[in-house]
Amino acid sequence: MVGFPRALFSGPVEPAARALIGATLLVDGVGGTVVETEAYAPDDAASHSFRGMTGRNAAMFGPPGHAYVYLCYGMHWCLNVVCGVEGHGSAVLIRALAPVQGVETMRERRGIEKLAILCNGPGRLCQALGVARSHDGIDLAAPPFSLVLAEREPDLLVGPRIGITRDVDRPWRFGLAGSPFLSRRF
DNA sequence: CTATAGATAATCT
DNA sequence: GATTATCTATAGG
Repeated sequence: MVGFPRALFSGPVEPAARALIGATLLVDGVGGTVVETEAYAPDDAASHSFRGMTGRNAAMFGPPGHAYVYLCYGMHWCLNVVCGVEGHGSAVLIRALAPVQGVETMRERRGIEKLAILCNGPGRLCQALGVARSHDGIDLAAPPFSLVLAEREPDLLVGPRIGITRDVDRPWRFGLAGSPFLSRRF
């Protein structure tokens, strides 16, 4: 497997969310292995794109393979990978990473020592990787980003998504089986 | 271990 | 004015 998986992100969002488990995500050389994702689609009441395009979610309707970054609860940035055809409005939320590269940098940004809680949540991983508004809408195939899929699909956990109030029962949360870096147990 | 509240501000109605 | 794809600290079993 060589090159950025543009074709994968141009297709349906659920397979893309599954394929991202085990991928390596770096920002300026800092990051690790993706161990938890969630899928969001335009016909999905829990999705930001459900009610059409607004100022905040414009990147979600942009080209696939780009980032959609937004602030939630007034203090946490969250990182998504835009999927589907441009203008469609689907994305994969990156919920947790296993820290691999630049661990000391991540520790400094987070202000903690414990590896297990460095990147195990969407807000936490953005703080650890330094992701914020400036990354909204940019291409994940180009610097400062680096995204490489796993060679083989690992064993996956599947469950309902976290922190939403509508379409609560869709089994669109995916995790790496046995990982100690998940944001919550399945 | 689980449960709960409070922080905090952009975005949308 | 209400809502929110969260995190942390603290209290209780």
